[in-house]
Amino acid sequence: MTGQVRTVDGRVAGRRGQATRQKLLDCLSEMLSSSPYRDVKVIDVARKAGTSPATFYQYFPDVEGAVLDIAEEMAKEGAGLTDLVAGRSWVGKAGWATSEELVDGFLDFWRRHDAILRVVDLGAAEGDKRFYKIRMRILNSVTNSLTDSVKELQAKGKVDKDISPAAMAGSLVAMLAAVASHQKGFTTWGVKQSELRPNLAQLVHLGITGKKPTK
Amino acid sequence: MTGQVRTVDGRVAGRRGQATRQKLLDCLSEMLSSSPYRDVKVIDVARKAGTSPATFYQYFPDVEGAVLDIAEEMAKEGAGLTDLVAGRSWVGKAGWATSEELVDGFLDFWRRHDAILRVVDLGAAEGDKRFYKIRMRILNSVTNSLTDSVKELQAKGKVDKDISPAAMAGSLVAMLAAVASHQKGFTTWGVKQSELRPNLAQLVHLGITGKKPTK
DNA sequence: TCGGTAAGCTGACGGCATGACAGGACAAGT
DNA sequence: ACTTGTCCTGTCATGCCGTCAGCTTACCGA
Repeated sequence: MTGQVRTVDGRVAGRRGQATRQKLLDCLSEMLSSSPYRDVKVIDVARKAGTSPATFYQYFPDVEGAVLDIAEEMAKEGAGLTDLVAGRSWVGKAGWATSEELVDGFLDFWRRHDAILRVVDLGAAEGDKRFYKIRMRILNSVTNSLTDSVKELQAKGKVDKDISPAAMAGSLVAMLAAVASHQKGFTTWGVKQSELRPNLAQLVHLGITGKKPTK
Repeated sequence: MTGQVRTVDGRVAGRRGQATRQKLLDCLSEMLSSSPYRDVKVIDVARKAGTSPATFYQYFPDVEGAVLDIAEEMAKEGAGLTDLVAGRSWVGKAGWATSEELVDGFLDFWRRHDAILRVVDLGAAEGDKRFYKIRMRILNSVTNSLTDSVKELQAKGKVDKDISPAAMAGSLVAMLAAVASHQKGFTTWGVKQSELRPNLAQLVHLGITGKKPTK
């Protein structure tokens, strides 16, 4: 489906080339976790990967370009987040379980891709369409499923008609993403991880079903 | 209370100095709105302000330092957000009004300070304590008020005991902040501003009181 | 009016990152 | 060993960073 990996000047990358390319991406990922995005320099990434800046520019137009590649990779994994919602029940105890698992899965995914998601978020907020699309692809995998859930409940008359499924789902997902990216902030503020999760689940359940969960 | 404005090398800034300093801040603000944070260069800010890079370094240690000053200024205004919650009722129609006004006020504040808040958010997410404190100061003005509201309702037995007021308030505020910073995203995704607001208000009301609002 | 003093600004400079290129090193097949 | 195409790096021009010495400007007391 996706064409082979190519260098900036159009050559196809062979086995060795792909290895160094990947190494550069790995080192970049690591740098993003340890230093501010604004201060990540090509030369540092190259040094860390045991190669030269010129090599970096053979595979990526610039730092941003490389970040996009990492993000793209992550987005593929993110597609699996749909499973946290699709085909699940929102009724009774099962509904509460769905809520909890959604929150857990989401927080976990965000924690694992912490650094790169920060940059994607920034790029999207700054209006960069490439970052925005990636962010959307990840969030949509959940948002769409949630939107469907709300519509379904509405059809059954279990949820008020004046709720906009898309807006509700979008808001909840945005909340999850926001809380996830400031998890450390919550803890240093005195809110424990263990009380955060059930509260988020409660909010999700309230938002989707309009009712308090039965635990 | 706060000492006079000082240059990096310790001189006190006079009338003229403060003017150029402010001009630099204004230009920086403008640049942040129009170009990616990563690409904002001292030389561009200086050029835009009709002065030289050296002048910039007289007033700020670096771009980040200047951004912090802008953020500090904004945080002062943000303190006023408390009024959106403090002393308001969460009962009946008044409760719904409180929800709506909170959402409106929040979204408006965020829209006005769009660019700078993006950077503050990034800095905070990256673990920079200075940015984190500023972000906290703004959000806390609302979060604390909301936390109190929840506690009060709990005391009256109107809200379940197993809710953590702080976690709930924090999550809701995080949601508001997240939705606010991706407002454009929602609209391009097909969710209208007009349906977003009431849905957010609904979620806030649900989260705080545990009940659907009476409109 | 006239220095004197401190504030305010800038030209210039070494240092470093960027991004492009050409040429050398290397692996694989003949 | 030779050829071929991939892969890496030394080098270079360019431009931004961050600092300093030194010049200009404003203010103030005598």
